[in-house]
Amino acid sequence: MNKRFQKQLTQARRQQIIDAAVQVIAEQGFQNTTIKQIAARAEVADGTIYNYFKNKDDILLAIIRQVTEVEVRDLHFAEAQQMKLSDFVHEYVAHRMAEVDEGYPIMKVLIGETLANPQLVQQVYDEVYRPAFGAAEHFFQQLMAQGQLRNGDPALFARLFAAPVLGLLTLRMMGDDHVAENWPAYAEAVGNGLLSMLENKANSEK
Amino acid sequence: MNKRFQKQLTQARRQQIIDAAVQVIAEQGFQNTTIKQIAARAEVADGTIYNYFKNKDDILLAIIRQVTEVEVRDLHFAEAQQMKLSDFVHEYVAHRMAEVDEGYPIMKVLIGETLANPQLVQQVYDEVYRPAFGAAEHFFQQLMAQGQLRNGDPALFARLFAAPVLGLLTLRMMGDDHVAENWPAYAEAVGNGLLSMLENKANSEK
Amino acid sequence: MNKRFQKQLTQARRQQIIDAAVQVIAEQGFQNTTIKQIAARAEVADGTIYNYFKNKDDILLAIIRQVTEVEVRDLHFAEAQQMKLSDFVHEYVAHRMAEVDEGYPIMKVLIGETLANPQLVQQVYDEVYRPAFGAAEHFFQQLMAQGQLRNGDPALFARLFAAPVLGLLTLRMMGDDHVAENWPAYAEAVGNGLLSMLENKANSEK
Amino acid sequence: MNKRFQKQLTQARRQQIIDAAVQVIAEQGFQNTTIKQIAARAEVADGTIYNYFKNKDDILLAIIRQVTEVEVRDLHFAEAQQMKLSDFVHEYVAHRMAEVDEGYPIMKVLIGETLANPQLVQQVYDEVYRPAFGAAEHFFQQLMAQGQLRNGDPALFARLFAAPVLGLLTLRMMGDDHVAENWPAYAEAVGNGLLSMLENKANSEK
DNA sequence: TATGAATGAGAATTCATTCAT
DNA sequence: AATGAATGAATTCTCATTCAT
Repeated sequence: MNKRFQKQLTQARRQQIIDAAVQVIAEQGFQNTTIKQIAARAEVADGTIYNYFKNKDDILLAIIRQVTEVEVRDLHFAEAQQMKLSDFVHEYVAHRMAEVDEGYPIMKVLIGETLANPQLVQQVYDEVYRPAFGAAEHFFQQLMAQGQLRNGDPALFARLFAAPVLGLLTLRMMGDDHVAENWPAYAEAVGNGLLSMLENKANSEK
Repeated sequence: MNKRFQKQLTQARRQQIIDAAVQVIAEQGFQNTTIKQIAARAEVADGTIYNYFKNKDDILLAIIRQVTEVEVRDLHFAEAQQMKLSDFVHEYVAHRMAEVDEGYPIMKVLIGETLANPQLVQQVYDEVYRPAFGAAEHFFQQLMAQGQLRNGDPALFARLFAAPVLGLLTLRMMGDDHVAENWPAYAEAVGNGLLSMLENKANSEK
Repeated sequence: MNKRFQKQLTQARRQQIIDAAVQVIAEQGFQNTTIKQIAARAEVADGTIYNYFKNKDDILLAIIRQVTEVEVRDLHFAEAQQMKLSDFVHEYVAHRMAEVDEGYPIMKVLIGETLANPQLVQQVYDEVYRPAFGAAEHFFQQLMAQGQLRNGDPALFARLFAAPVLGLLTLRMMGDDHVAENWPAYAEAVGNGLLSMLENKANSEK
Repeated sequence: MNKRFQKQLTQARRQQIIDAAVQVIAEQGFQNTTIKQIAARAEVADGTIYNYFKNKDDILLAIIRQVTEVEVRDLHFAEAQQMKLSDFVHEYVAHRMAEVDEGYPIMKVLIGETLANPQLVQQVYDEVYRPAFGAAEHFFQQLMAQGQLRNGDPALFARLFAAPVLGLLTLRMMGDDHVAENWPAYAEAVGNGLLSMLENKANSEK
């Protein structure tokens, strides 16, 4: 049987279209990108797109899901590795930075498109942010139990943790040169700020 | 001469259209809003819009400029009032919170639309963020000169200051209930974090 | 005020589009007719169509409504004129024949489209046939009260009355030459059949 | 040689596709039915359809031909059985009734699709109605020769005979509840009407 | 023969913008 | 200046048909 092979081919073609879409959408934004352009970049016919995606929005969702997977996987990885808080902070900030610079220029569009599209917000939040925060909260609870993190609401910590990075990313995405050019300084400042805010002082003083 | 009067009339009509556009765009997003809808809300004919704005994008820019003016004006006000750093932090966070809740639901759309539209980013950054950061930097230099702010790069401080608030706002806009429902706790935590990061310890220790 | 004038212009333009649509649809069927073709025949731009009709189906409904109006109006006219049954039968058959030959080649498409389109059937029946049968039943009740029509269910009579004409029209529409070429003979046969079936024998025997 | 066997297989597969098509088309109408749906129902691949039918329209024609065959076969059967006119009328009306209720919901679509599609009318009339009327005329001539049917144009009789049934069927197909719910009454009325119109009075009086 | 992924022409519909009045 | 009907380019999506395997 070559059903498995078929499935691989299908997956490959799907990924080929997603990759093309990421490129074009990152360049022009989602709404300004036409199916024709995505198809051209993927080197398939327009109609072929619709053999793999229900409609244009479905492509956006597929991209979002792909980005999310990485995000949540990272958090689970950190948890599984029993990472120290300080190491995790360092890792997390560095990783997100890399995404913007190289890996995921698409993120700018995803965040923007989501905010701009009231009908999309709920769906994206549910599929991306909720699971990510859920994983983060779980990880923070573990750290709290270990005494690494000061006691408090893990949900609040998770969001306080994400906020400055998200904010800096946003500024970065908007083309703020100062943030871009001095990222190490920002990363350090934010990392220190987060650590001083979240660390269990009692513990660290010992 | 009634040229002055004419100009006032023109300004009033222009503002009438902007106000209508803000309403409709805040409800539906920019791309989903038609000129027809804006014209209907403003109670003018479709064609009339084009006597006051070059095209649809021009309306968005006008809105953005208007919002910015307020932002920059606030910063200048803080500077003119010789506000203390701690008061300013409190004011700033409270103010941005109010914007999301009541005053400027349009901000969500503006941020989103901007990020989603790569061609718009540069323009908006130059017209909105650059002047705002410029004013903030100026204000921070003043505070530094007064010894309220620890010595350092005022540009970096300005962005570090804006980042967590911008991040929390983004989460808020995406419908994160925890942020929305515990805003005072977030405001306090962020405020404290910013103060401990920016305050001139030497000064405060005296 | 020229509001009235405006309204007339709008009505005229709407009718112009309907007329064009009737022509093209009668030639090709509804599903095979494109908006582009209708627009071209009406000598307007494609988009103009949508200033007067919500969508393509809406054009079909407008046509159907127009045809119906005539039908129901005829029935009310017959009733108002206190027509004799035999005169009415003659008039009715002759009239419907004329419709097929000259006035309403569109009817063929309307009937066909309706039957072929399960979603359209209910709507068309409600808007066209129900009122027509309602008027017919009312007229027949009047005739019954006058003793011209034998006693019975007026609803049944109305449908028995319409059936052979509708059937012959269908054959005619399908291009049956014998029906087309011998219409007078058919008309007489059907008329006699209907009269012998519906007439109050007691009355006519007197 | 297994050529005969091959041919049987081919025929069976063809019929399998026709049966599937009848089901799906009866449910949704012809134009709303896709080759994909027919293929899925027939449990074959899309492309396979094209080994048995030239194109989509060809499937419709095949269905029409099949229905016709039954029709004409019935007429020949009646002729062969030397049916009495009154029995035939009864049989015919009952049979057509059953078709609508249970056996051939596809007929509604066929009639509708045909009328809606001017290019199809000629072909269908030639393939379906002409042979059917031919057979009917032949049968009626036989009845005439036997003195059961009054003298006259058998072509006219054939169509006069079909018209009211066709008309009632059309009303029934359009969802007329009164016709549907009182079918026996209609059947009897139409039967009686037809008999009184066609019977050889001289003969029956004897 | 059977498959079903790929194709791409073609359709309905939208809407920013124009321009005659 | 104001109007709003007309425009038509542009877009998403469908689906009959083909063809390499």
